[in-house]
Amino acid sequence: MDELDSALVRLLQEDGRRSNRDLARELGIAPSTCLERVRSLRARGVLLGFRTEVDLPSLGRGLQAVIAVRVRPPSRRVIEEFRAFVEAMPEVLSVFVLTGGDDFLIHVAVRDTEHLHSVVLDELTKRTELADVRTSVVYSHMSRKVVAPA
Amino acid sequence: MDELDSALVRLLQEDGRRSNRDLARELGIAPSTCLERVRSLRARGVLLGFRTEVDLPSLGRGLQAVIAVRVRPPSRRVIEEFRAFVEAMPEVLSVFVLTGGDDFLIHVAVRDTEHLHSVVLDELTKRTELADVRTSVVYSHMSRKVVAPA
DNA sequence: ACGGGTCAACGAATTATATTCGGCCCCAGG
DNA sequence: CCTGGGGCCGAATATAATTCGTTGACCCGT
Repeated sequence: MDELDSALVRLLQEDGRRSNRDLARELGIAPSTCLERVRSLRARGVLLGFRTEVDLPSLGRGLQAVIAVRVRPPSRRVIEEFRAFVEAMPEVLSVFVLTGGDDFLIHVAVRDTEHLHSVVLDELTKRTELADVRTSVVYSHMSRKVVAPA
Repeated sequence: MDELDSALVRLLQEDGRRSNRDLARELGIAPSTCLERVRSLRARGVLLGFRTEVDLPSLGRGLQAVIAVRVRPPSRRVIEEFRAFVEAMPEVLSVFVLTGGDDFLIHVAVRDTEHLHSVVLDELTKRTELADVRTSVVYSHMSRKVVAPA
């Protein structure tokens, strides 16, 4: 992880489709060198994959919410089963398994408030291990790039 | 948004670098057609961009946490200023602005518990508008693809 | 039913990019 | 001082992206 790797990680986070030539030009190195660097980063597991970011409203999922959940008992088995259940729900964007007050944070994208209501009341509350649910609507959500060291 | 667009959205979420030829072959259409479809999805704002997913432990940020924050007073001005402050912190991965019990959820990636402690106690608590903080360590975190309709 | 117009898709030709590979340079170890 | 390894380079080659003229399907008005 020298400053070249670090710069590549930064540039690729901004635009994962930037051409190898482009990257090489910006960094002042040969395309072949750049290619080898990127390959190495992938092989070392630093770069995990290339994802495409989609516009949720365009897909009819313009409302986001975060659902905090506690399960009972908070045993490994119960937590794993609940997690698997939640991850299979199509409305779910991501799931955090936490220490502390809540066991889960579930980030969902839904069509509208009715849809949200249905997800919480029809889907989640099916689960008997569910002890507590608090739903918060997301006003705005932003993501930052990760700055690579060295 | 016909089923071709939908399939493209799905495939590109899985691998944003999949070659146009590859996509076309899988969908049974000509490369030129596929290219035009992807361009259209970008132009219509359905596809927002191509990001590279990085491995946080590889970058020395192996510990994740979610920090729930309330600010006082919860006015637009206070919330906007706090948000701008938080988004500028390098440890921050994403910020949710919420309705309900908490005003913010801050997802951070840090080196270790000491680093986390420092972020919360040295950085966040600098802010006088901060009324309440609850930190939860993330055991695991998973993201799902968005399924496109039609 | 017919004719015209529009639009998306096609595929060959062109342009641009990725990838390979032999050689060179620098540095560390002997 | 000699030597080996590693990283980088750039020309050559393979693959892919992109353009564009053409074609056929569909829709609409007559």
